[in-house]
Amino acid sequence: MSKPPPALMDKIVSLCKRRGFVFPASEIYGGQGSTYDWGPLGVELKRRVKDAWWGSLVYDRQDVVGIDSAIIQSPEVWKASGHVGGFSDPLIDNKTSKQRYRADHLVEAKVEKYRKKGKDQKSQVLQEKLNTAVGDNEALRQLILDEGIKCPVSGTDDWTEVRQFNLMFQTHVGAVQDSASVAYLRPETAQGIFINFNNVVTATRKKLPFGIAQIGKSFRNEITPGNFVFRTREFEQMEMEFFCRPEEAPEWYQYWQQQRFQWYVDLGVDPAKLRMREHAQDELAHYAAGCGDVEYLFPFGWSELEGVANRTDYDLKKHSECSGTSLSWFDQENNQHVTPYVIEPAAGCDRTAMTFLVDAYDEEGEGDDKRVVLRFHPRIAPVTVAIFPLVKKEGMPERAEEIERGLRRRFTTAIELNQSIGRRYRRQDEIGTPFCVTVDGDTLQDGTVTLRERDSMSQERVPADQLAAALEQRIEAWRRPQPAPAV
RNA sequence: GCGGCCGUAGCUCAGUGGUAGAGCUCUACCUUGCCAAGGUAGAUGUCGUGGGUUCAAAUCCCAUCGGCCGCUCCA
Repeated sequence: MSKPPPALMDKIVSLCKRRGFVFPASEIYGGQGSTYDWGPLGVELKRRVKDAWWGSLVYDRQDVVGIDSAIIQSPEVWKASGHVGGFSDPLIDNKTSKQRYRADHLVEAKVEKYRKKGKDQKSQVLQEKLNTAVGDNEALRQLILDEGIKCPVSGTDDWTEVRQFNLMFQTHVGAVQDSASVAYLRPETAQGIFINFNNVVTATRKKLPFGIAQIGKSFRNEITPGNFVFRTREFEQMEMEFFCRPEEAPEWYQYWQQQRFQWYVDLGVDPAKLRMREHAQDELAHYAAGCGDVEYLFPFGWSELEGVANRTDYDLKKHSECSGTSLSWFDQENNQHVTPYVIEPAAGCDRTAMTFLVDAYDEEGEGDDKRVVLRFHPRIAPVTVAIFPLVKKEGMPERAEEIERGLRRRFTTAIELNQSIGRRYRRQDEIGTPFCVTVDGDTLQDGTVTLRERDSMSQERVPADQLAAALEQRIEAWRRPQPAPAV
């Protein structure tokens, strides 16, 4: 009789809109698919994600510095990096099953099939054919037909043409839209770091190993965006390129995987829903010698939050070749130039914020008693402390405002004067505010207030003039509630 | 692009041809004394859009726009 309860993601999407975390973009014009605007609470959440990342990678250490490079660089940058030629997918559709495939993946699957059957020579020949066909749509399609590759779903070879789909957004720079003015929106922030390698070394006198961090927007014309803000065409990246001696790269690779995994755990994400997944050799991008993903178990399955890759010296060497400027580091001890290897932890800011939302979401009780609570880490919560007068009289509102003013320099605060105290507590629970302070009759007498904690709903009397210290102490001591929320 | 689902109030949705609704939310006032309290009054809609059928369309027909999910890919 009753409908199935809305799925977790639906509830979160609805809460996000209702309370101002995330709005569908261009809504009054009918919307823009898979595009979202971050609202007043969402922007605070994202800001805290970025602050936590920057704090951990830049402020908490002496071997990483930051930069903020341009979104629109010379098109030469993307030719050198391989994005103009390689950052595109050859797609082919099966007309019978209406399924779409990566044309090269179909051929690769065949190569693999030959190899598993022990037909190594056939496998090798086909691999070579594939290598020459890459970038040539006609040849790729012919290869599929020649090999008799059929659609796994329909079992037919009724294929469409192969079409190339470049994932970079193009734009035009300058007044005249001719081919000379073509430019690209960056598909990753990393290249802005590589091309500034010499500048940073000279300016900071950094010695290997050291890293350069950057947070900023990137753009990819994804064929399949979706899952709320998980995959969007415009997104914010948090990337760090860590430069080291080639022989030290494996060690740093392990180190950064461990560091980055722990970052999520330290910010309260359920360790049972986090894992590291090492890429198989055939999954690796053209520039990578190894890559491990931090994955989170979303309602729609395990998905990547962050990739930690060993990019080797690929990028610095390519830019050295293509620009004619040597991007290398002079090792004075051994009196030689070294092209460093690069370990890159690359995280998605929006999907990390979404992880915190999903992971923090909890419901307690049933029906009218139901409590929806976002159990954010206090350092992540958009509002740290809310201040209420117990009732709207006897000078309590004024006293509450006074206390709020005293706290707002050190914490993100909110003040609510209307509605019953219980309702105000629940509203703050729903946006994940970890602490609420209530001014009552006793406050006016003895100067103490009620400090209420979100997770346990427990209350304590605290002198109002010691609130800041009490809050700091509780933020520091915060631990993910046990047992872990089960939704 | 293909397939599935879907567009009615800020949110969640009901409404199968006869005056656009409910719950929550929101606003004002009263009440209030620590966990979604009660009362009174009130606000909110081009029923996605355009056309057609009809005395009459949110509802039937046609077209169109948009959204979500799935298919390739990744941060």
